[in-house]
Amino acid sequence: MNTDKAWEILKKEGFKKTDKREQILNIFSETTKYITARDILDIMMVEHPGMSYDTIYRNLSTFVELGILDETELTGEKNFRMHCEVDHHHHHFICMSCGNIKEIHFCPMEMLQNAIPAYQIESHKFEIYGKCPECH
Amino acid sequence: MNTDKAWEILKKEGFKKTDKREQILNIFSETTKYITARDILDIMMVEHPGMSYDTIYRNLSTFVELGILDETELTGEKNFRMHCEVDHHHHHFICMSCGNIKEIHFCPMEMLQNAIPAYQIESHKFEIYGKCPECH
DNA sequence: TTGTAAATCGTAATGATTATTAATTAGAAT
DNA sequence: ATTCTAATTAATAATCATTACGATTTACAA
Repeated sequence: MNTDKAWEILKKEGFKKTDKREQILNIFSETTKYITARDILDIMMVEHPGMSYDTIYRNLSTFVELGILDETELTGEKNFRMHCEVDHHHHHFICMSCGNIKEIHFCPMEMLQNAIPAYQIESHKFEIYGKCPECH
Repeated sequence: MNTDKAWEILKKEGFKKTDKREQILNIFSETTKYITARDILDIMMVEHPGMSYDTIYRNLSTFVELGILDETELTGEKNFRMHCEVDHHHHHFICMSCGNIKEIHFCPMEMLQNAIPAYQIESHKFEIYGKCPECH
């Protein structure tokens, strides 16, 4: 996976190309897992000991707003994952041991299109948690 | 809604009947919303100014473990809701304005029973977010 | 090359949650 | 009813993720 789509979005929205952003995006492009802000920090600290918390969190939230990253809450922490390369809506099985994910190409909202017309639906979450074949 | 079922569970598991637990359960029995630990604190502080954070959090987590409360993360905070009176599995539409919920009597897992046999499923989450008829 | 808004650094603040220890209390046993 | 004991609570303080802020640096357009 590469980061072209992400840069395309960033450029279009007027964000600058910086080392830190590049590294963060590279980390995401090299994994299929959901990872935490802390994970990013740990990895980046190796090359940039003077890394600022602010830089990580600010960029992660920018990326989420722009649809570059997916965000979810697992065990009390926010977890992120590359999303912008995705070209079709889907959900995830998330392994609680290793963090790996499996895409689930089924969306329950299809079944509920007209089930609650009086309610204004803004978003939804469908996630399955457990252990992947390698972990159990 | 009453709290009998909750006390039944607590007693069976050897937990004692205390004022604080009773008040917490009463608060939940009187609302259908998901509320935060902070909400509970604010309400209880009126009658018990010397209320301890610990008491709230410890009891909430006990209640969740025993299946008395439902827990979910909304806007970065844990939210809780009475669950033990529920006699059938279901999901929720949650109003992001007023916090009220609507039960959704449809579970996507039924469709996925045998979809990913190699994966050990431990739990799942399906929630719909938006605005209820009163709020939009 | 230079000007300027954007981004980052370094650090501190915040806010929710968890931990600690001493005092209190519910419920069982006497 | 009284005593005993383990569970529970109070009153902090600590922790952890996240956010905020002033000072400095940097990307990039003119």
